[in-house]
Amino acid sequence: MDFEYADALNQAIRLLSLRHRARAAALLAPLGLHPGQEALLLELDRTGPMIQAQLADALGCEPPSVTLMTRKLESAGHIRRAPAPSDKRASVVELTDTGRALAARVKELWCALAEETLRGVPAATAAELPALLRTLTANVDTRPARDA
Amino acid sequence: MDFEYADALNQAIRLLSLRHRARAAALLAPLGLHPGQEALLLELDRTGPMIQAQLADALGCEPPSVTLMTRKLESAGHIRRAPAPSDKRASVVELTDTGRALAARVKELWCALAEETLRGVPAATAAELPALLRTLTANVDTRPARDA
DNA sequence: CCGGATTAGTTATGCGCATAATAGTTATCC
DNA sequence: GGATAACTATTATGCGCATAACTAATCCGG
Repeated sequence: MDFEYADALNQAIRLLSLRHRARAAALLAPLGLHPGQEALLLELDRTGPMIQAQLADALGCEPPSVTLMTRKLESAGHIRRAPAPSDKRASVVELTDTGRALAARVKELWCALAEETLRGVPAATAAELPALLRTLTANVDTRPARDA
Repeated sequence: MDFEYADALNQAIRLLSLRHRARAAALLAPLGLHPGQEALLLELDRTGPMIQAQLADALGCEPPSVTLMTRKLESAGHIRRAPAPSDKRASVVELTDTGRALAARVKELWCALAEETLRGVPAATAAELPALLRTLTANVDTRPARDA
């Protein structure tokens, strides 16, 4: 494959990551959130209480990252952690009331961010974009696939 | 805008970032490089010696990040830093011979990564992908635009 | 039932990114 | 030309991510 094209693609992915994250950071800052934390809140809002290991899987990051993020979100009062009744190793994480309220606000920002991101992109292209990106992601994903 | 779609898009971008970077990390590790550093080497290989401020602009990151990355790459012997003759504030960064050799190997990996990323994607879609991603990036870019 | 393998979570450490604050240099404008 | 503004680079700090090493609990085969 042509290096010019390969570099254009890889660099485009890298820069999109940086800028999209930076924009998300700017939008989330007024809520006192850092990018990455919103994903945790949204996942809890979507799925309900869950184990940290499930969270790590859903967020696509490793357990140590979840440990630190949950600790900070707990300190901020947005989530609550309780020992799992049936497994003394695990701890179930769930949203607090303020966490749920925060998730609602994140949802609005998320819609605004998506609109902003897609400015000038044809509707047909936009409609296929999430699936296309997921294809690319699956192509470079070395994790054990999860079925859901 | 529909939250379902917005979340699908934002999450797809976030996950592509994570996985693409992780895959890049796995490919670069044998070379002793961490993801992000390859961009610096490739930029120097493409453009030649340049000032750190120019590097920060080209890489799309902030000067403090460049300071740390150049320090590590210099310790590894891949780049060289020298005071700029005409400006006592600036320091010019350039590739060493081993750095140039490393950049050549990164180019090969970069081609392989792009091929891997595009597996199963129609050629027509792939051809338009970099431009599409750059459009999305520009849409969320809050930096002062650079002309090049 | 017991001992090895798996699993959940944490700690320690390191990297790339960010922002804020600072020192030294250069440019600009009275 | 001298004060002021703008720029280059650095340090300090913090966050999200990673891997490696460790503890504690659960599971499972003999």
